[in-house]
Amino acid sequence: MVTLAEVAQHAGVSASTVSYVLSGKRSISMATRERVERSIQQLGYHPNAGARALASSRSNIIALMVPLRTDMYVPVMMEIAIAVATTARAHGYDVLLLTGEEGPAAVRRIAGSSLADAMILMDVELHDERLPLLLETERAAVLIGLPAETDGLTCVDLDFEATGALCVEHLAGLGHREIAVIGEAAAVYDRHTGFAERTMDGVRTKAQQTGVRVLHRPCDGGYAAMERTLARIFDERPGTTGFIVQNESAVEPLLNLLRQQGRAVPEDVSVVAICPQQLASEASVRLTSVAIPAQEMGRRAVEQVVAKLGGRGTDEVELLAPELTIRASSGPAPVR
Amino acid sequence: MVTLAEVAQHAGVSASTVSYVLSGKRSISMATRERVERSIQQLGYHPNAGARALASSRSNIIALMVPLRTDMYVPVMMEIAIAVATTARAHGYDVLLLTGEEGPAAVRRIAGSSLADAMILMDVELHDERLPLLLETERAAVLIGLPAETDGLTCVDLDFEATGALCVEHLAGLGHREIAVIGEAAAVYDRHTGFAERTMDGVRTKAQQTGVRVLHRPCDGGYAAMERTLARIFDERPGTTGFIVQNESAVEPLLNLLRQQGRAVPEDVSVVAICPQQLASEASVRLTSVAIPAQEMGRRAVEQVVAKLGGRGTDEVELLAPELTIRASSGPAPVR
DNA sequence: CTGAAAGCGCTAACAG
DNA sequence: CTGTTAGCGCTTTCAG
Repeated sequence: MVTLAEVAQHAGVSASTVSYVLSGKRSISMATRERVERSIQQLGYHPNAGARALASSRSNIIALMVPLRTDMYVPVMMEIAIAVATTARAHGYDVLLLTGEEGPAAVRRIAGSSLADAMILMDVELHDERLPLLLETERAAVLIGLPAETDGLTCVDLDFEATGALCVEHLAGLGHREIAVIGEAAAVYDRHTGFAERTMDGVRTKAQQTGVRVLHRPCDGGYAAMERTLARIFDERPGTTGFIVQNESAVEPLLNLLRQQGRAVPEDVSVVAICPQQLASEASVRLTSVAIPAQEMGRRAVEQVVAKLGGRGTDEVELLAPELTIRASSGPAPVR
Repeated sequence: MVTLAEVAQHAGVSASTVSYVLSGKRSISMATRERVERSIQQLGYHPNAGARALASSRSNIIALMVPLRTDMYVPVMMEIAIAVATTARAHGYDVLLLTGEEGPAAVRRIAGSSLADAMILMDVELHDERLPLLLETERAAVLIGLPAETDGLTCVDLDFEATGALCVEHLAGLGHREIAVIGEAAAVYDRHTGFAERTMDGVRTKAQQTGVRVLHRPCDGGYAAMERTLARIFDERPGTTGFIVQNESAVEPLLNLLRQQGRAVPEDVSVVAICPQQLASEASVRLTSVAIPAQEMGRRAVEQVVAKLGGRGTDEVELLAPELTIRASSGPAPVR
């Protein structure tokens, strides 16, 4: 292990000079800087993370709490996590991966031990147990998702309310008058995850404005569940011509079943999905969709966190505007 | 920030005593132990991670390098990552999330800075650039995946060779004489990711033994790619009755296209998948499959790493035995 | 069974 | 522009 002292000696300067060359926190003459840098290279020096953290009380680590559950669409989580990790690196931070398993205790542990300078929480529930602790700790934090009460919190999320409205608007504009929303698994609603409910708020409001009738059905993944759900929908509302799907693992089952039942997409029924762009364009019917901007969310969360750590804090809710891309799954409502 | 010194004072003992209460590295009288523990509770003390790392030269952090690419099946990666994180916590370690982005440099950085005590590498290529560095650093490390040269390395992986053989054996046993393997995207093979090639080794060997003809075609995800691939296969080998699919995003397209072409599964063609259990059981046809034991792989990797850190090192290759589960997608070859 | 004290490697005043 | 020095909070000998 090469130490800073050894570098200093090798370069014929004091330890502090080496430190300042590294941090750039005071001006160094061209000559010594170069000498020091050469020594660093030659000796293969890397500053010791623990020592640095102790002395500066900054670990340059951001903790990321990902949900443990598997009933959410995993690729989105992963995409966010990767975006967080790469963006963090670009700002000189490493990312500590925490699973929801430890629950609120993790917040205490990380904050208490100064292991991380800041935290990013994913999969935030409306009344999340971790939030009170987070507010106590005084550590920089950003939520990906939106809880019921956002006072003193910084949040980043897709504007799901606008998303729901946008989907209804699109279908209504095409003349659809009866719409069914196929939602996440019931457990997601029970847990009061914000985004699912917010989407429905937007859907209902816009439906009222446009005079569209809406039916909302949670749905588990897989074919069996989808089959039951679909049967119920057409039972209760035979005139349904528009679908909004907010459940990645229901997309393909839905399309398959509609096909089996002889309902052509988009001639007989239109489908609008709320899902990652890739899924929408690779489905068996290229789906009109509102994309979930996973990368953007991860990136913005880190940028917010970094801003806070730099003192340029903003306790704000940042909602990303939804964008609807029209593909092959939506068209004019059939004339009856 | 409560410090150990404050706890010591509060409990009326020396700092070292508190430290030893925490580490259990020497015997403490019942009385003082309780007093100290009470003080820790009351003051809400958490040991400072940086100080601890500095003094003990152990960070209690395991670095996990996940691939940046998105052409691999993401849920498996995520499942491994989560298993790693939870298993690590159970052993008192936290997990640092590194993306492939930094490449080999990350190995140097982490090892050099003593940020992590050990590393787990995922998505190892046959001739991985990170391996030479890893061998130099003398840090504990475990690979998830199998490179060409495993000397001095500890690896955990599914036995893909046995997996390939097992799939062929199953189909051959059902009387299939012409088999097609639908593989990962061509890029995966170009990169010489070990598992894909090893699967084919097993497939070819067993095919030879059982007198089965094999055709291997890489395939990108999505319907368009699958359609081309399938057309080519039936062009070249019209008698193909068995499929082995090792590409999660090709599974559903394959099933759909076979259906469209009027080929019944499993009456006309049998399909065996190599994929996560969940995907197999939720597909539009319940798939006979060899499961990818993601959790088990993550768990074993951590256990190996922890063993190494504890001095009970084992430079070994641990291959998990494949298990084939028969579901509804495979059956006797049709009589011609 | 418990204390005292010497660092671990680095940062950041404080001096010049 | 550079050096000296006092810690950061903890672990771990060395004494007792």
